[in-house]
Amino acid sequence: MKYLKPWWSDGGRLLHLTILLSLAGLRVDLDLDLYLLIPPHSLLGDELPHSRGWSSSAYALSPFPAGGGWGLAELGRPKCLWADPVVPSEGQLLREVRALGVPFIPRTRVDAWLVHSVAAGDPDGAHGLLGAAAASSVGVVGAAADGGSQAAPGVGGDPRAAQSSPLAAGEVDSAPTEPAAQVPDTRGRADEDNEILRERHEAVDHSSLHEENEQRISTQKGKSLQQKNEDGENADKRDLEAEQINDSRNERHLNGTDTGFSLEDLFQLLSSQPESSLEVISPDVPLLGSNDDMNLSTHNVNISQAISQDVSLHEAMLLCPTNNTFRRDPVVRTSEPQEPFLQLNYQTNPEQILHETNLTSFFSFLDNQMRNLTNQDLLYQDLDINTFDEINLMSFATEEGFDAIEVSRLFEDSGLSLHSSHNSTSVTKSNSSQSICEGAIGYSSDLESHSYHDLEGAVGGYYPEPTKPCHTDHRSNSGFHEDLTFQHILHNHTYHLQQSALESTESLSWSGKQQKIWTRYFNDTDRNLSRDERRAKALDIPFSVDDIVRMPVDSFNTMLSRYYLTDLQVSLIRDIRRRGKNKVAAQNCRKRKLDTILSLEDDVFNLQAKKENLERERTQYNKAITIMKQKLHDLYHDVFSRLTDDEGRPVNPNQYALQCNHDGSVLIVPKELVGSGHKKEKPTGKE
DNA sequence: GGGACGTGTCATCCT
DNA sequence: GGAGGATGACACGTC
Repeated sequence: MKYLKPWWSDGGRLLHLTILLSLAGLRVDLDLDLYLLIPPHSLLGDELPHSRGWSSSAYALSPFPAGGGWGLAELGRPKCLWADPVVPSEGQLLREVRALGVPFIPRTRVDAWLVHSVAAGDPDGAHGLLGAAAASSVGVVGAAADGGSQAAPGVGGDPRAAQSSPLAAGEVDSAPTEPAAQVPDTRGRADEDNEILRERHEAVDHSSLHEENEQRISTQKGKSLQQKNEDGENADKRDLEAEQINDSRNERHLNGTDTGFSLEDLFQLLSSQPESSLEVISPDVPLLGSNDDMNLSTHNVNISQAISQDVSLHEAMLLCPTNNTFRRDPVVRTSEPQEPFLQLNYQTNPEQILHETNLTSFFSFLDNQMRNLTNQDLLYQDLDINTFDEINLMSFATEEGFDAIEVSRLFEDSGLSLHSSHNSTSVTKSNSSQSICEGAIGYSSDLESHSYHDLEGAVGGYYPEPTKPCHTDHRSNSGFHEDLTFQHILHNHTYHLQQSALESTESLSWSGKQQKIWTRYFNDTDRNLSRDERRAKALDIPFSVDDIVRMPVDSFNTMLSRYYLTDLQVSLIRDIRRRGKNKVAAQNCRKRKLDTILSLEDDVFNLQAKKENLERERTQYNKAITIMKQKLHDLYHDVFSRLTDDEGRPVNPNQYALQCNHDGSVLIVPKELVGSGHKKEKPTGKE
């Protein structure tokens, strides 16, 4: 016996994107490995695994009334049952659940379910997975129940499928209006669907169909902005194209080579969505924020029929970085991710949506939705604010007549190519609208993170698994690099290239004109953040940069060990710490250098002053010496004027000199003897 | 436009 | 051996 673990709690971004698509009337089925199989601690479920959000205080195992299987029941809301995969007949189970008025969650449609649950604004956010079932049936898919003529055939949203696809129109889509007891077996229907598709696959030459499809795609993309109101012929073409898309996708799906919904498919879907596909959102039904307790019986819609497109989980994951940070503390973990979505405030008039028919309008609509989010929403949800900025940019470009090429160049220069320049697929950019679409699809979540992911640790578009603890070498994980899916999106680069490229892209991205563009069109909040802060935000690092840098090394290591962090997160954290430390060191170094320079300048000043003093003293001494010499000269003449020789004649001072002996006696000697006497021996003088 | 200055970052050496 | 400090060098932004 196994428990099913929804992936959604870690896939907020994906969920959010799915919500957006759903808001626009697109049905996205994330029909891939959405679950982790968690072994139970006990058969009866008294100890449900709650490390991932399943709290034993909130859920318990409960046998289905008819026996044969177990479900996960939400405590306090016992009618919300979670299907056990070992139930032999899901259809039987479904009927039982329907009979009880219990919302049933088809296992393979959980994300769509989640989308509708969240979109319906289940006030019980933490239990939105199970609790919002009824509301979800109405919130987005409820157009059928409203009796809309367009939505009725294709509850999931695409009436083309209802018309052209026997799968969608004839079998699946008929269920929502059926009584609960007549709801068909979803799994069995899926098998039937696959069988039908396989037959169709065999009947159609898919190679030629693909070529034709691609041609139509390019053509369709070029005309997507003008095809608001097509005549019936064009509508038929779109129907055919949509069918071809479904065929091609189903072909890949059946061949096992398809991981889901490709970017091309999604783009084609977006560009070829007729008005009716967007009109499935009933203006009378609040999409978000509604607390109405929708009754499943009155809005009985099979969730599986809300699905008209499949999206590869991996591809979807590439759309945005995931929140991969898990605390080991389950209490903290369980209540984190849901709340922001419940704060999603739908304020846009649904009428606006109804008339949005092209990609430009679609993204404008998404933009409007995003603007309704609070910063707190954006902070906690995985879809980064910069993602919205990117959407905003394109919205501005289209709504305010801004040059889309200029905008595109801005992003390209900043390392944020709106088109999937790293994408190695054969998608060609036939016009700007495709660039917009690809940008919206293939973008990274952050201006910074794009280049960072692209150029730094996220080589190959590595978006680590949420459950993977990261205590291994964070630079040696190359498994993801070999994933074709990831190589499909991003390229590999070395770390040094990453840094340099990051520097260059940063410098390029905010120079001159681009800065003006940013300040004109964007909230400058993120711009005020440091690069590391933006990086940390992009990777949802649960610590502040200040903490990372200033924390003592022991606390730092303890922190890293206490949290489940991805390799990329650990790498970024260490880089942030290293750069932060080095930044402080550089500041200190410069401060010391400045202090040293100032100190040396003081020394120079002091030495100069001392030199001036010495020179002044020297001058004074020289003056004193001169005075002394003058006095000595005067004394000389005075003495000689009083001296006479033996004949009484005055002694000529030019011929004689006074010589002082060591004993104090003074002699008068001829000058010629003074010199030689000094040289040879001291002369004997007379007084 | 060019220079001075401040700042962040990296590489390298050293503790 | 790793963490971190110190520092030269470089790039870039700002004035």
